[in-house]
Amino acid sequence: MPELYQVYQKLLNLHGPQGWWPTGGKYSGKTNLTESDKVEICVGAILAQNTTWKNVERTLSTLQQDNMLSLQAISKVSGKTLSEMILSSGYHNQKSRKLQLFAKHVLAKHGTCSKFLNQPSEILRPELLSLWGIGPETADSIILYAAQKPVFVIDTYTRRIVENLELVPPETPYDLLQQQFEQQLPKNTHLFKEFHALIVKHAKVCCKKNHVVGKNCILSKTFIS
DNA sequence: GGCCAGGACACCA
DNA sequence: TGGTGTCATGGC
Repeated sequence: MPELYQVYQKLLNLHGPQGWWPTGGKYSGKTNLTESDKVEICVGAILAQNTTWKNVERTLSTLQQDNMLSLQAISKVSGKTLSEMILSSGYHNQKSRKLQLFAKHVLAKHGTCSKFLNQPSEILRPELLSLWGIGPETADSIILYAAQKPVFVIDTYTRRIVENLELVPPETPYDLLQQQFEQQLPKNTHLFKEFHALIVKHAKVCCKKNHVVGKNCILSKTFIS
């Protein structure tokens, strides 16, 4: 996929810098994240599973107001209470359990989110994947945006766009797709963050489910030619 | 009222 | 091991 960098540049020209982690550009350009920032990104990554970001923002705001955005608070509160607090993100019963398992694991094994995330991604990724409720996309979102290490996040939109462009065969496995991105692009955390954000931004505008390119989609096969 | 959203896991043949 | 079902609220 030698065209991937071209795709990145075209999307950047089209939409401009996105400045994710996406809570209103809060972390835009910010590289020295606090412990609290990192917890918020991890919680957001879990809450965002199969859910619109608007719903996640609402939930994060609720958790923030109630001083619940810490590993200690999440691990101490009852599952039922936490579940009610994250209702608007959907799948609240499952996500409540996921958040508590994550918080308890990090506290017990590492003490802080920062220490946990400070591990090399070769150790961090399998450790994240070993936790119930954290799959490849959630793990990689946490590694890229909270740990700020260069792994490429493959989400529904990323897959949809590269399939639209016919850069990969349909149903290419996650790890292979990720490998393609990481081999074709400079291994740069900022670039990976921006490219992923730009893909989401662009796909929301013009790409429908089932890989149908919307009529106004610039990101078609002719896009990179 | 149906479709879809920045997934992940359980279950079954 | 691959296909299917389940989890669930909220916007359009």
